[in-house]
Amino acid sequence: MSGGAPQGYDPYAFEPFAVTVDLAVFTVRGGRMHVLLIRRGQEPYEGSWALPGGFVLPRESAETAARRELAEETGLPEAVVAALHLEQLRTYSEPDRDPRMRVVSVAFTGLVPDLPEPAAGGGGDAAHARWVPVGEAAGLAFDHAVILADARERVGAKLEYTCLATAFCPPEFTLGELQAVYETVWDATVDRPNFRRKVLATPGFVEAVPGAARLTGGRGKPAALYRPGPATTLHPPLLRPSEGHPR
Amino acid sequence: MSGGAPQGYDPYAFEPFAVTVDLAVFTVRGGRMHVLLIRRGQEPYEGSWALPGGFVLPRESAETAARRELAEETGLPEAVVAALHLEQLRTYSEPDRDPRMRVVSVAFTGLVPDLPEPAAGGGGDAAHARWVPVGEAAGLAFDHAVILADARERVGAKLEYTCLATAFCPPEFTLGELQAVYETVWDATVDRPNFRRKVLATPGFVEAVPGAARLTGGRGKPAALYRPGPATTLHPPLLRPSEGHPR
DNA sequence: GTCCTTTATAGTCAAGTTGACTATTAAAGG
DNA sequence: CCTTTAATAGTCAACTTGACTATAAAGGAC
Repeated sequence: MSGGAPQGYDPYAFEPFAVTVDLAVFTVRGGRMHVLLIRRGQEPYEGSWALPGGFVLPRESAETAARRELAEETGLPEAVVAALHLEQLRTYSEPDRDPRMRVVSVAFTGLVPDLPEPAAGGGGDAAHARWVPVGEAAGLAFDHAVILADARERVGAKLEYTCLATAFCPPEFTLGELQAVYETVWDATVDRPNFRRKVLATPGFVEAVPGAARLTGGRGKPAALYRPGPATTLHPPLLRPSEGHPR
Repeated sequence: MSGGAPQGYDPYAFEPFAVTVDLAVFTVRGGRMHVLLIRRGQEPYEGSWALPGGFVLPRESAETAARRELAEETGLPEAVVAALHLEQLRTYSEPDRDPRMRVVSVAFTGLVPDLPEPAAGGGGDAAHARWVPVGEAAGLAFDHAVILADARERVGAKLEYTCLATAFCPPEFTLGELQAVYETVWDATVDRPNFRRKVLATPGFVEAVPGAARLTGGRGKPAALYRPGPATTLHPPLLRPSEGHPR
């Protein structure tokens, strides 16, 4: 606890640690889940892929540092970084997770819609950033593979009982696109009519775009467009198939 | 990210922070939820109640520090501390949360069964520790009121979709006791027959103690005894009433 | 244009789950 | 013995879910 120094100890006799943030930012592209990675330009792990992140500055909270580092390191547009759905995952504090020194890292999970050309275009360090399919993210620096796995699991679980899936979609989307998010994140197939029924029956999950707005992604009947609704949680939840809950 | 220093910056030019842990340890006593607090013996907030916790030592992870601090500060028996269900809540990193210096705190949630006389008996600092009904925990030091509120909400939510409630019960318990845990944590009433049906229908949630073991808490028909089963998650979940999910 | 393919959307139906109840059983206390 | 208390058994309708079938509206190939 802050200030909760052991009684009788000098509360100022603390060990100084470096505090960093790491971000697992996901998007769904072409039916596959991607994570935003940067190529490390210095030791240790020079040349390896790593999650974006960096040191928390003296007057910043971890949340503030996370957004700043993301903007600096990946060149994502300001608007995207500001609107990004960001959430604390957990803190990684194993003593030897960084070979140089004692570093405690607060990890975050971020969700963005598929971007035209995400990690490009930005200036400076952006050139080192890339969207990588999660299945191909091997050999990550530090304990970032663990963080990535934890983040994936958390996102999958959150889709079950929150309305978070819309964070992967553009401002207006079809139910087919929303279903694709679920199927991609869960790596499972979902029955389409049942999915529609569930989503539309959950008040505030999505709301229809009023104008007879429709959009065709190519072939097939045009789909109605929806926007994220005011609801944030799903009651009752939308449980993923398999995963050991025999029904 | 550990090591993910902004490209081009000196990775060693980090700001040293103090890193602490804070623990919100709960138990259920007499139909009320209690949290373990300590009375601060020094400034700041001298004399105030606070969550137990303290600095993470150079070679410790936050989890290790949490258990050590709990044992040191509260005098809970070693066996209890070792068996305690402990889980990261989140990390609090607002720059001014500690008036003395920059302190980043990793908060944990702990669950223990009702103990004969919890915070007493231990040596040293244990005298400063006490179980306090959560409703009466006012004027906590630092941002501990926020941490406590977050922890309560998390525990309530976890009861819905995990088998965690048994962590509040002794090794063998009746379904009535288990139901009381739910009712106390949720501050809601639960229909008894429906609760039994749900718990018994969830494979691995609880298992009957084989010997015709029965126990009477006093009046009434003796209840069968159960032990925690191997399951950890509840599929489908056991949703709390109210809370805006009209059924 | 006329098929054929593709995707969206509308239903149906049985099985499973839940919420609200009503018994019945087995103890303790007077 | 009768009342109180709590555990356990069972009922029933409403709701939800999983598995399907059917229809509608577009584009593409000929």
